This record gives sequence, C-alpha cells and structure tokens, in this order.
Amino acid sequence: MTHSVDKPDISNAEFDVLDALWEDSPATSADVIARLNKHKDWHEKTVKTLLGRLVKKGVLRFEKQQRQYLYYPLIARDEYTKKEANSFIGRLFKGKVAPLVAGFANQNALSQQDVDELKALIEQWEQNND
Amino acid sequence: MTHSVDKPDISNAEFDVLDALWEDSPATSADVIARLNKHKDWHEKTVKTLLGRLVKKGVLRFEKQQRQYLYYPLIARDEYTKKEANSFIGRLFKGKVAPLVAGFANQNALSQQDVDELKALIEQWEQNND
DNA sequence: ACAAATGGATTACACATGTAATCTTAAATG
DNA sequence: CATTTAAGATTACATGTGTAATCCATTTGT
Repeated sequence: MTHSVDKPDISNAEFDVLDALWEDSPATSADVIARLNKHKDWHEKTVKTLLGRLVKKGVLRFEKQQRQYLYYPLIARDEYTKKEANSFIGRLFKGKVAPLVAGFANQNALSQQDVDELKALIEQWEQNND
Repeated sequence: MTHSVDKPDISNAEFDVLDALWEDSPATSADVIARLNKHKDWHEKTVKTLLGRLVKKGVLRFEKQQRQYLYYPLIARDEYTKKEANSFIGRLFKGKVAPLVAGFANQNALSQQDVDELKALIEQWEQNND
C-alpha cells in the first residue's frame, strides 16, 4: 500500500446506518430507514442526518436517482471491522487475540460451533506456517 | 448476580487514565500523570480533569492522603474488558468470536504464541464440555 | 392548476469529550 | 511570617454525537 486516506471516525449511530447499507446497497434513504426500523425506532430525520454525516465523512457516496439519492458505501464492512478489531484488541488486550477469546471461554460464551470454527482457523494457519 | 449498577460509559481518554491506575493502585494523581507521560504527552490539568470525571462516573474512588488523594479503581480491568469485548463482538461480529480471529489470521496477525494459547483454550473448553 | 406530501439541506440543541486555564486553599520554603 | 507552589475544584471552550425540527423545492394526488 503506497498511500492511504485517513479513516474518519464513525460514531455508533452512524455505524448502524452504515451497517444497514452494507446489508444491501445501493439503497435509498427510505430503504435504509425501513431496514433500521425493523430493529430500532429512529425518526426518519435522524437517519437522514446520519446519512448526510457519513457522506460528509467520505464513508458513503450517492448518485441522484431523480429526486432521491442512491447511497453506496465507500468502505467494505470487512475492512472496517478488521481495522476496528485491530485497534480494539490493541487497546484492551495489548494486541493479543487469545486473551479476548479466553474471556469468552471464561464466560461460557463459546459454542461448539465457535470452537469448531476456531479449530478450522488454527488448522489453516498451521498449514500455512509449517 | 442479584443486582448490578449501571456501567457508565468510559471515554477513550478516560480509559487511558483508568488503565494507568490498573497498572498499580492506589496511586496519586502525580503517579498517574507520570505513568501516562511515559507514553503520551498530556498536560497535568488534563489528567486531573479525567480523574475527576472518572470519580464522578463512579469508576474511581479516592481517599484523602493529607493534601493529596489516593485513587482506587472501582472496577477490575478484567471485568471491564470482558464487557467491552462482548459488546464489541456483538456489534461487529454478530456475537461470534471466530470471525474476529479469522480477520487476524487473514492479516497474518497471529503469532505462534497466539495459536498455542488458542489451542490451549480450546483444549480446556473441550475438557469442560465433553 | 393547486395543494399536500416527500426528498434532501440547513439549523437546532443538549450532552459528551478532549484539552486545558483559572480559582481557591493549604503546604512548603526562604 | 510572607510568599511561592502545588493539589484539587471550578470554569472554559471547540468539536462530536444523538436526535430531531424547519426550510425549500419537487413530485404527486385531486
């Protein structure tokens, strides 16, 4: 990577909006509002404000579709979560992922499926690092 | 657990202060300032403001030591990180820890040690869930 | 054609946060 | 003892954030 644009901070409320867009995009504000209101109860105006802020932050872009806008995310969910995970683990667990998993194990928050997935990941890792 | 007090939000700057206290407590504000300034460069007044806010939020308490105060954390680091990890994983990864670990693996951010620790955790888990 | 509804733009406003400066009082120092 | 210093308390102030309301221009329904 030769150059990378500064990642703007995305607030919690903004994240929820972005997440609705990640669910399926492009989408109109009405679409986003409808999706969000399946779980939350936000006023239409609120969601529009957040869409606007995300555009201003460079996280979304839009294309005019007659009167409405079609919004597109400019960052991938995966990329975003990866960065957030890094900084989170960095701050709280000195960058080590195992202690976080240990906390989950400790709380009985690991399912058989989680464990299976972790085992698969490890196997994969060992494959690549013999 | 029969009853639990509402956990106040701790901001990023506040977390750093709290973390300095977790390093060793009780401690005076001067201690905390000194510790923080090994890595950051915060004005003394700033740190004192943050200590005050943490006290107001019920995260710290203090005892007067003549003129100075001795500050004590009122929550354990482990407990705090556990809660934060839960909400973080909840929001970004639908509550599943494996996808987060997958992101790390994917970035080549897993060391042999991490993997060893994960394996140990899994083994432990399987022990308890046969 | 006119009015009502609807989309986005602009404005609002309280509380949180980062980052101190100033105030008050008591301890230390000459 | 008078003065400087240092601790905590109070105040400050720009920006960010949650949560809309209002404004303005179309589109749509009657």
